[in-house]
Formats: sequence, C-alpha cells, structure tokens
Amino acid sequence: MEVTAEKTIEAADVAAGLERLVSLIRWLSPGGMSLTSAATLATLEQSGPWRLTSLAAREGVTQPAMTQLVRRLAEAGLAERCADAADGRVVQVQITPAGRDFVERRRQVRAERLSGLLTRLPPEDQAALAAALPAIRALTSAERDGSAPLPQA
Amino acid sequence: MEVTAEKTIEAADVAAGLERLVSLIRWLSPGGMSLTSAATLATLEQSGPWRLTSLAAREGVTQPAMTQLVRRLAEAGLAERCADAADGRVVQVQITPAGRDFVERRRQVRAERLSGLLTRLPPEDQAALAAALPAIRALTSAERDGSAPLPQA
DNA sequence: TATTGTTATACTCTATAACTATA
DNA sequence: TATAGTTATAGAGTATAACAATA
Repeated sequence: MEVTAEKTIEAADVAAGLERLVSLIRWLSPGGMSLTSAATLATLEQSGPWRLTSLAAREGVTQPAMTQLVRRLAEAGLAERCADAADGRVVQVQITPAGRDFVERRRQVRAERLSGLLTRLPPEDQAALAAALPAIRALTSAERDGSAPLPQA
Repeated sequence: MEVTAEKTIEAADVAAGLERLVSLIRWLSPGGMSLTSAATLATLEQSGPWRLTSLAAREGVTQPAMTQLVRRLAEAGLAERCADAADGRVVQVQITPAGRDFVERRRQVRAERLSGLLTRLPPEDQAALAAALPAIRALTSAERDGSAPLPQA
C-alpha cells in the first residue's frame, strides 16, 4: 500500500527530472545531427539490428519518419538496410562500423563537456549518479510495449 | 590521480546513459509540442524569468530560433514577453499561469507512462534512481557557461 | 484481408545572413 | 562600435494520407 504510494510519487519526481534533461543533452551534444537520429543510432549500436517498424515505435516517431531517418543514416554510411530471409516485407536495419565510430566520437565530445559540470557537483551527488547508472541503463533498455505515445494531447 | 581517472570514466558512462534517454523521453512525452519547447517551458517554470539570449544559450538553440519559440509560446498563452526597465534592448521571458498548468499536465502524463516501466525494475534499481534524483536536479540546474555547443562537428 | 514499408504533400521547426534599435 | 533582438529565406525533419508489395 505504502509501496504503491511511494512509487507513484517517485514516477512524478523522475518525470520532472527527465524534463530538463533534454536541455542538458542538447547543450552537451555536438551539432550536425538531430537528437532523434543520434538516439536511433545509439539504439542500433547497443541493441543490434531492428525491424524498421519496431524501431519507429521504439523511438516514438512514425513509420514514414523512420523510413526517411534510416535513408539519411544509410546515405551517410552510418547504417544499412538488410532484407529479411523469412519475410519479404521486412526491412532490417543495422549499424555500420562507420556508424559505431560516429557514435563513439559523439560520446567522447559529450563526455568532455559533461566532465566540467560533473566536477562541480558535490561528491555525494557524483556518487549517487554513478550508483544510478545501471538503473538508467535498465530503464532505457526496458521494453515499451502496449501504450504508444498518443498523437495529440 | 585515481580520482581524476575515475571521474573521466564516470563522465563517459553518464554520457552513454544520457544518449538513450532521448528515446525514452520522446516515448513518454505527449505530442503536440516539440521537446525543445517543452524543455524551455520547464526551465521557465523552475528557474523564473530569463533573458531571451540567455535562454537560447541555455537550451542550445540560436537566438532567432528562440525568438520564434517564444513567439509560439506567447501565442499559445503559455509564456509572455516583458520589457527590461534597465536596458531597452532586453526582452525578459516568463511563464504564465496557463503555462504552469500545461507543464503540470504534461508531467502527469509522463509520470503515468513512466510508472509502468518503473514498477518492472528491480527494487534496488528503483531505489538507486530515487537516490540520484537530487543529483540529476543539480546537474540540470548547473550553469553551463563558457563552451557553448559547437555549430558543426 | 492484414501487415510491412514507401511515396506524396504540407507543416513545423531550425539555422544562417542581413537588418533594426539601444547602449 | 558593440550588444540585444528581429526579419527573411532556405533547408531539415516530421506527420497524415494514399499507395505498393508481401503474407
């Protein structure tokens, strides 16, 4: 009972925290690619090949938008499309070695910029962040089935 | 020495964790407003009035882009522009009561969707996230002076 | 007939460059 | 002359609707 109440409160607090992370992430991120494209590439790097439709649902964009996004990534040589042997309709998308390099370079730039902010935090905050990293990974890796984001609201 | 090494590693890990949060945030967020607009409104809600140029730097967009963004927020009644008594060139931007309501509603929707994911995490991950919230708030509230994001890279 | 993905079109949002106004 | 902000224009990126292909 109390557990449920605590979790509800926590969800609201986490939601409030997530909100302003967008500003921080944009500030940390090098230009030249949209946040959506970068996030998609990171998903491909960490979770292996994806079907185009699943990837669109995962990233919270429409199927046509993902078609275009993948086309841009492919033109840049960062990802590639592969046919599915079992189902002729399906398009598999996977990252290329150049894509991995790109993700890695981008991550380094972010890390450098972030480093300056982190060192100004009190040690206990730094420790709390480090301790929460596995949880953040688990949260971003969790399946997001069922309720897709509503188109309008 | 070792401390420095540990911090560098931590920054890279945090940077990798941040990357995929964009997917999660987009998936959690109701449509109808860009992530940038929502993040800007959240900044105004939590940090009070901002000068237009400072706000643009803060959110990682150009000054003309922020002019347009604020115009859209003002047209929607969510923010308002005020003159600065001390300097006739300056435009102050602040959130309206309707803007606060909007932020709150949006936060609730995110919290509901997030709740389903959180309850599927192991208790220790939930606890770690809750413990890291003050650190996340500190990180997103920290000043981001000096090195603005590069235009191209 | 249902599902997977693409194409067509219009709209939102952003950046660069050129400009106005105040200091 | 420098700074704060706006306007003009072009381009990137996205959604909706209509379509083609495979199951």
